Amino acid sequence: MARAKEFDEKTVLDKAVTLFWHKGYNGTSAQDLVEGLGISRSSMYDTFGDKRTLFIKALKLYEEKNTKDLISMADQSADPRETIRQILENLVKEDLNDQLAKGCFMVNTAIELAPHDKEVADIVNSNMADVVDAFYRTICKGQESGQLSPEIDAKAIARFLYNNVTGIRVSSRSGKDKKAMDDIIKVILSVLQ
Amino acid sequence: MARAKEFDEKTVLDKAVTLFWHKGYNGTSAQDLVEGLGISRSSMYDTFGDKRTLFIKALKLYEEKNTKDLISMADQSADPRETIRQILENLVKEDLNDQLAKGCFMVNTAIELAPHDKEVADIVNSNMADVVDAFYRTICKGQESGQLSPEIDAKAIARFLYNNVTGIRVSSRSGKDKKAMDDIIKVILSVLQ
DNA sequence: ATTATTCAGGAACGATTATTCCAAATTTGG
DNA sequence: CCAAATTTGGAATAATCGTTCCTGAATAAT
Repeated sequence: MARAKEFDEKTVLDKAVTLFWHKGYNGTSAQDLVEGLGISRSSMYDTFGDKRTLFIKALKLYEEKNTKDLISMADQSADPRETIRQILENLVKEDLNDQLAKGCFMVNTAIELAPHDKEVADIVNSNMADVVDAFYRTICKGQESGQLSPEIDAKAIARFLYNNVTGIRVSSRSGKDKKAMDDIIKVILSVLQ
Repeated sequence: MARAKEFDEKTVLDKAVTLFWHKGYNGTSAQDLVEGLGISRSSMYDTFGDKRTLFIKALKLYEEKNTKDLISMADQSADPRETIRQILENLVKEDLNDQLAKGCFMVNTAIELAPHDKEVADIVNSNMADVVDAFYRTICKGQESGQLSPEIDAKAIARFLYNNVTGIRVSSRSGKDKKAMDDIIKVILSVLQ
């Protein structure tokens, strides 16, 4: 039979996520990938196909990891308002700690590729829908438990929260201002009464 | 003496804005520019310098036009809450009408270049500061006239508004959903009491 | 030992990148 | 008419782009 694969696909794909996340699709060359993934050019093309295919696989892996994390944080909420605060503060903390200012891979991709690549746009939009749904469930739970007013429009607030997450993620690409982020979170949470 | 310039620099630069705005820096090739600007390669390099210099000139022109428009809208406010509504609804209307889904040139650039180009990041950040200041003045005016509560943190709300503008501009790159945008605006305005 | 598969490394591909340069044509004011 | 400046179009550059292919070594199961 044959020689076994020496590298772990998922591990290598993780490196691809970081590369594309940091520099974007057009900003990451095939040469960057070869050097960054730590495998040979031939292995790369054999294993992952062309650059666009690799990018989409990386984007889906990011979705599976990072978005699912955020969603499970939202879903295991006892106190919905506190959960939203934690999610937002966690976001800001990540952004402040990230020396590369990578922001959010989904947001970056929405900006760079979504208008020019329908398959990519579909991934971005389904990601958005999943996050909005998670926020929606959290709000509804808060309303059922009486922690949040039954008057508020749960779906509208879920969309509003997603909108602010996006905004925060954009800010983190151009600079770090913890005070500004704390201000923003304070106002966002004021809506959850 | 000499032959006069046949094309208007500002007019050509306007076309450069549209090109870079739509496809980004890396997505717009020198060939795209030659074809899109309608002048020859030689004239382009003679007049605007290299690609990066042209990009920065285009970005500054966008700032001068689009951002100044938004700021003057904010500053001529009799009713601050109504002014903010108009600004946000105008944003959404522009996004829905734009078949190219260009979003915001500043936001697009924040994502694509700001982490890798300090000069560009400075432009993006000063643009942000200007918009936040304009929102801040609007809020303060509303507090002075008694339309807005003196309790609210004007600076925090200004930052919050900017954050939401950014979020809306990202959404417009990956799809159009008027209902979602209306929901978001409704919640944003609920903060301005 | 043979056969099949995967690895790395690099050569090679044609296409495209950004940029420079040149020649010819055009326009302007002196 | 002359001289200066600016136009265009295209040729030319060197570099990089994404991708394919080849070689030779390594590894594994039959």
